[in-house]
This record gives sequence, C-alpha cells and structure tokens, in this order.
Amino acid sequence: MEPRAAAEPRRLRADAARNRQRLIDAAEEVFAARGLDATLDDIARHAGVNVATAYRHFANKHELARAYLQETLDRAVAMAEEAARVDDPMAGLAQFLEQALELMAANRGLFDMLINGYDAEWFKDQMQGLITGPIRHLVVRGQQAGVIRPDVDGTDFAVLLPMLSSVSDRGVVACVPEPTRRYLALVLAGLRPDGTPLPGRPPTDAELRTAVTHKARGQHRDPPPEQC
Amino acid sequence: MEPRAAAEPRRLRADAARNRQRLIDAAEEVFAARGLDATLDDIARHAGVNVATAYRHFANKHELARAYLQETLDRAVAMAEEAARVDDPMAGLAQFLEQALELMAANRGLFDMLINGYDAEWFKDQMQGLITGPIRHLVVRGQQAGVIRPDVDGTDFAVLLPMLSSVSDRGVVACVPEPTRRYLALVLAGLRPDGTPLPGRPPTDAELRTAVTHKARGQHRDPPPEQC
Amino acid sequence: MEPRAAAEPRRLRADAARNRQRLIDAAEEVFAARGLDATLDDIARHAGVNVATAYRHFANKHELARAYLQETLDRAVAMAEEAARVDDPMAGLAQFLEQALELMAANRGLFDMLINGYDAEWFKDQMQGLITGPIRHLVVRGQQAGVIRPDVDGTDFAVLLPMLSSVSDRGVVACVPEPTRRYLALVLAGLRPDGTPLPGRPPTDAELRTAVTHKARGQHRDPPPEQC
Amino acid sequence: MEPRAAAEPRRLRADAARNRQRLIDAAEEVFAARGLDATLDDIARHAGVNVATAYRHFANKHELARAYLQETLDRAVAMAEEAARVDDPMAGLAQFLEQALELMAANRGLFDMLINGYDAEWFKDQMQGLITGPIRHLVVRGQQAGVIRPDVDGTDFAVLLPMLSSVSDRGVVACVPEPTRRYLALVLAGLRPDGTPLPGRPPTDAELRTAVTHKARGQHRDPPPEQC
DNA sequence: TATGAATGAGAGTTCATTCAT
DNA sequence: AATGAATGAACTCTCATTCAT
Repeated sequence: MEPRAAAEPRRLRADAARNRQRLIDAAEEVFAARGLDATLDDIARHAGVNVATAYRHFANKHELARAYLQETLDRAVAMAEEAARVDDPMAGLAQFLEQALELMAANRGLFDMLINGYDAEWFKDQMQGLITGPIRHLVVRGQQAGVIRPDVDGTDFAVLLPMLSSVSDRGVVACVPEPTRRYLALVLAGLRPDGTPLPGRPPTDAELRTAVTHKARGQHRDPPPEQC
Repeated sequence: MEPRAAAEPRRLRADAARNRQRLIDAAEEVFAARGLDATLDDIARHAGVNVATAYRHFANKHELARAYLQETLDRAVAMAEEAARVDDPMAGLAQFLEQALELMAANRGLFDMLINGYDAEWFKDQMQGLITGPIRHLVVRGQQAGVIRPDVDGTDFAVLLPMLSSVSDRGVVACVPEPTRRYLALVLAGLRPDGTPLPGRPPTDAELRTAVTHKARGQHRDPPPEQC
Repeated sequence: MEPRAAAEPRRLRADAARNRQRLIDAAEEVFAARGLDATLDDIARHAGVNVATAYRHFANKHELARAYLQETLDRAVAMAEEAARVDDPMAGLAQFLEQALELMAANRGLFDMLINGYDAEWFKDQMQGLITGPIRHLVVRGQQAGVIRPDVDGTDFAVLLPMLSSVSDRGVVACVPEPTRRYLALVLAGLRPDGTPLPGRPPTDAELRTAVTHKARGQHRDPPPEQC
Repeated sequence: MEPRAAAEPRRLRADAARNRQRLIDAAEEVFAARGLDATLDDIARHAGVNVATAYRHFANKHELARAYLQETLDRAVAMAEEAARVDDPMAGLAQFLEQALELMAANRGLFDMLINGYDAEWFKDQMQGLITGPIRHLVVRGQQAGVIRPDVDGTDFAVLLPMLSSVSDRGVVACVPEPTRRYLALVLAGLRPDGTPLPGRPPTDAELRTAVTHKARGQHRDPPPEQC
C-alpha cells in the first residue's frame, strides 16, 4: 500500500501522462464549475477514463484536488513575482491583485479552498510564501512611498485576497462589467493613507499559519476551532 | 397524498406550532454550527422530533433552511431599519454593517447562502427590499452629506455585504481581535469620496434580481450561469 | 451521529422487531454458510430488506456480526452452566465440549471468530467468563477426582476449544459419522493422567485477555503481534 | 490471445525463470505474513516485478498461491520421509508432527489452505500421498509396537494435522512457550492405547479425496457441500 | 517478455425522502 | 399529527484481471 505517486517527477508513459493531464484538466473544469464537492466519478467521466484510473494517479479525491489547486496557485505565485518587478508599488500591487482575482473568477474549486476552508492546512503553506514574500514587499514599498496607509501589513492580504475573490464568484459577474476591478478599486482606495487608524491589527506571521481559514467541509469535517 | 403544506399561514394545532418552532430553532443551531450540509436527521434529533415530522412542516430540507434563514434575514432587515433612523448617515451605515456582519459571523448556514449561493433565487428576493430600501436610503443620505463617494449605489452592497461577511468566517477570527471591524473600516474608508471614480458601475436594480449570487451546491446542482 | 441503537432493550415496533430478527437470522444463515466475509448486501437481500435498513439496526457490518455471534455464544454459555451441574466431572466436561462443538459445527462465521481472529478483543471478553468460570470448575473437579491430569488448567481450553472446533468445520463432517466426537475423545484421552508431564504451561488468566487469538482479517487488518 | 501457460515445465529464459522464482519467494513472504487475502500487487511489488509479469507466469492469483503452497508442502513431504527413517515409531511420528507444525506456525497462507479451505480440491491431492504414504507407515509401525492405539489410522491425521496447526496460529504463541508442542503432546498422549475405543472411525482413503476440507473463501465462493 | 496503465465490478456506508403505524 | 422504520441512489475507494507499449 505505498502511497500512489502523485507529484513525483517520474517519467510517465506517454498515455499515462496524457491521462494524468486529462484528469487534472477535467478536475479543473469540473471542480471549477461545481466546486470541490464534485464526485471523482464525474471527473473521471469527464476525462474519459475509469474512476480507478484516477485512483492510480492520485491517492484520493483530496490529492486530485490538490494537484488542480496547485496548478492554479503556481500561476498566482508567478503573478506575484512578476508584480514585484513593477516599479510603481501601488501599480504593482494592483496588478497582482487584479490578475489573481481574474484567475479566481468564477472558479468554485478555488473558492472552496479560499473561502470554505477545504484543505486549510495545506493551503496555509502555499499562502505563506506569497504573503510574507512578494506581497509584503509591495506593501512595504508602498508605505515607504507614502501611498499605502502605515497600519496595514502584508498579512492583511491573507484576509483581503479571499475576501475579494468572493466577489468574482458572485452572479454579478455575468451582468456587471468588471465587478472584481470595481470592488478591488474600492478596497485599494481604502488602503490609501487617511490619517484615521484602522481598528484591530493585522494577523501576525505566526497567526497566518493557523489563521488563514477554518471552515471545513467534505473530508475535513468540523476541525475543532483552533486556539490562539 | 395531499401536497404537504409548507409555509401557509394555516392555524396549526398548538403542539404542531411548537414543533415547527422547535425545528426552526434546531435548524438555527445546527445549520449555524455545521453549515447547510448538516443532515435533517441531526436537526430533527436536536429538535427532539422525528425526521418525518420535519417533512410534515417543511416540504424538504430546502424549505427548512429557508425558514431558518428567513428568521435571520428578518433580523437583518430590522437592523437596517433601525440604522436608517440614525442621524449621521455614515454612522448609520457603519452601524448596520457592523451589526449585520456580527449576525453573520461564524454562522455557516448564512454563509452558505450569502457566499456559496445556496437557494440564490430566493435569497435575491429577500435581499431586494433591504438593498433598495433602507440601505440605499443610507447611501443617498451619505452622498448628499458629501461623506460617501457619488459613484456607488445601494446595489453595490449586494456585493459588499457578502464580501465582508466572508471575513467573519475566517480562522483569523479566532486569533485577531475584531477582524470584521477592521476590514469593514477599510472598505468604509474606500467609500469616502476621493475624486477618483471607481471603474465599472453598480449593479442596476434589475440586475439585482438575477445577479446576487449564482453558486449552487447541495440540492441546487449546476444552475446554468444566468445570462443578462 | 449518535450510535444507532443496537442491543438496547428498547421496545421496537412490531415490524422493526421483525426486521431486526430477520436480519439476525439472515446473518446467521449467510455468515454461517459463507463466513464473516459475506457482504451486508447479501444478508440484507436474504432478509428481504434494503441494506440501509441493516444500517438502521446495526452501526456497521461488525455490529451485525456481533449480534449474530452473541446469540451463538450465549447458547454456549448456557451449555457450560448446565454442564457444571452434571455430577461426574469428566462427563460434564465432555458434555459441554460435545454440545459446544456441535454448535460450532460447520458454522463458518463462528469459525472466523474462533480461528481467524475476527473481533478478537470482543471475543476475549466473551470467553473469559466461560473459561475461568464453569470450565475451570469442571477441570478442577476432575483433577480432585484424579481423572484429569494435574498439569492442565481451564485456560488450556481457550486453545483446545477453538482447536477442536476446527474439526467440525472440515469436509470430513460430510462423510465420517461424528468426527467431532472422535477427535474430542482423542483429546479427552490425552487429558487423563499418565504420569508424563506436558511440556510448556497453560496460559495464565491474564494471558487469556490478550492471547485468545490474534489473526485478523476483514476490518481488523494486521493488528501488531501482541507483546507479552 | 494464447492461453497463458502456467506451471508447464517449459524451459524458461534465464530471466523469466528468475522472475518466476522471485514471485514465488515474494508470495511466500507476503502470503505467510498476511494470508491469502494479500493482493497480487503487493506480492509483485515485493518481488520487484510488475503484476502483469505475475500473470505471465501464473494464470491467476490462485495459481501463484498454489506454487507457493506447493513449495511448502514439498518440504513437509521431505520431513515425513525423513521421519519415516527414524527407528522409534512414536519418536518418528512426533518428530514429523513437530517439524510440520513448526513449518506451519504463523504461516497464514498455509493456514488459509489447511483451515480455511482455500483450494481444497487441489490440497487434497497434495495431502493424499503424504497421508497414505509415510504417515500411515509411521502409524502402522507404532501400532505394531503397541505404542499407538489400534483404532486410529493414518487418515486420521488429515484431520489432526490441520487441527493442531490451528494452535500455532493463536495469540497464545506470543505469550506461552511452545504451545504447539504442548497441545501436540496432549494429542500424542491420547494416541496411546488405553483400552477404550474411540467413537466413530477414521476417514477411508477414498473419503480423503473429498473430505479434507471444504471451506471456501475468496475466489472459491460456496462450493455446494460435498455429498458422500 | 516485461511493464505501466487501465478497467469493471463491487463493498461499505450515508442521506434525503417516503411509507406504515 | 407524529413517529419509527424503510428505501434508493450516491459516493469513496479497492482489487483481480486485461490492455497496450
């Protein structure tokens, strides 16, 4: 019962690689459309393979979901790194957020992770680098330039990003042009210095490790509320 | 097999009325704690009645969820009406939002409706009055007083309210004091006039009818994305 | 998710009681014929009910198996108690063993417990009283009367009984008259004093608690070999 | 699709022969440790080859099990032949039984065949020679020397041997020193002449062909109980 | 010939919903 | 009207066996 290899960079036979990618693609489609509650049977059917084949490639539904989410998060990280290279700090931050939110738009699977706390433990680890790396960099630069209020931190984006992503998943999308950009602009406006301090404080780096999200569904039923 | 009555205002026998309320109360507890995925059996047990009794009072799980959500939304409406009576428009808006978000905090069932699009059609109808009534009133007053930017509308809150409610349900809650208030303050800051117009436009009243949310789970599998 | 009641002596509705008994009877038939690997579906079909009905009465396959095994073991205990009332100690012991082995004859489900270690923990508890109670009583009486060798103990029967039961489950049964009685007689002959001490020693009472059997299949995969 | 050869004594290419033996060795390890329920995948992995390779050498799991059991039984036969050369008949018999039981101790795969009736038909044929050859020889010698009761036959050991082997697989093993030897001694004591005839009669040679065991599991579901 | 991959047919379990008392 | 009981349709995951390279 060895764990069936998942992300190990072994060379796969041509057809297997094809099926693996088909499965991830199908997962992308199905999870994105129906959320992470979608059944593996559905995904396998979508990929044109048998469920058992899915289980050859991924130890369980969970792992397939990760593979799919990983692909998407990798793209988000690339975006963050690119944005960090933009000169104007506010523009860089805005660019990253726009791109990231675009990526998440109407993707229910991603949404389930960001918002509904699917696989929170794993997600935290993915998020950590993004937040404490390029994002904080952008924030600090903006604060030094005086265009971002001094009382926010990169860690606030562990809340703001999921929060904004929920916008892209609303029905409004279908009707209103660029809703994400609109509400992002509103939040960015709120990030400008205005002399009035925000209540509360940002999450600390340590809190990020346990605090990103706690709602659990599907496999992760009712994790006891984390203590601080 | 008569069609089982649902919410028709028939006179119920005393014990029947009692059971009905017990069920709603149990739904409140259970749905709030475990989200709308909770089983009817659980709720019935919590209410001290049998599942079949639940089906005598409510056509299906769905309807029971509505009854529970209704109660909560009614409270939100009351809050909005009360806030409309506050003199300072910004303070009134802030008060309503704070109270409403408080109400939603850690209420997974409500969250499932607001964010996950459970029973979207019905939810829209509930939201309509709230948005176009007291909330728009607060917004307009604020704009006349010059404390709210002119390019937002009450309908923007059909997006902002769910968006902010997602904050209250994050793990951060457990660790950071008053996270909801913090990010609400950020958004409120963004709502102040700053000379820079927001991109896009608010949803129209008509769009509200179809646009609030479209994600479907559980019973409501895959409603085709609404067209505009 | 309360554990669905199993053996609680609640009054069941007539039909439920009937179905419950049908299920146990079907379990008896099917488990006896095919062993404890038989599927719940098979048993339910045999009982003329849906599988889910089986799950209403028993938390899982395991519990149904226990209910069935319990019934059989109860009969064995009754036999032991009756045998303890026989005057001649050897005759009493022989009577009990004969009856018990008869009971077990060709019952694969029982065999799986006795021999294959299904649900060993639970079985130990059932066995304990039988061994240290009436069986030891019979043995001691026999030793005092000088008809049983002094170097055996009641606890030896925790080995001998399963061992002999394996005889009744062999194909020989179908062809040879009274095979169980034959090999039981052989063992009983060996139990008479002969001046030559047996090698080793009987299990202690404490060892009985962990020592009855350790083979695990089905649910009980690979329990680490118990340490002493 | 030619019928895949199984145990035909064709000359195999060197590497094929090597793989075949590797598979049998792996089967030995795995089946002995986990019983005949072990999966072919496990065994193949243990052998360092692919499952499909196993299917090139053996028609099915069944056949691989046979190959493994064959090897073990061959050793038992060798033991019997060696024991037949011991002068003292009782000592010879005891030596064989001890060695054979040692061989079976804690070998779950063998146990599944001896006790659980896996592949009974085939097993009978293997047993036949052993019983009617060296074992009967030992018994007859003992009877002529007056140290074995006259009313047993070699065929009784088709029952006694499996019966005793069940002892070695009990948890007692882990705690009690030499349990097999202990209960074997008890049975041997019973085999000594004591003037009291055993009830019943030994299986006849013919009965041996159908009578050894009839329990079937796994692939061999429910062979109808053989008639005599 | 040997392999990695693929598959169909379950098995155990759960849950919204309906039936019978 | 209320209950206890029953059900069918899923869903996740496993395994002996076959296919394609």
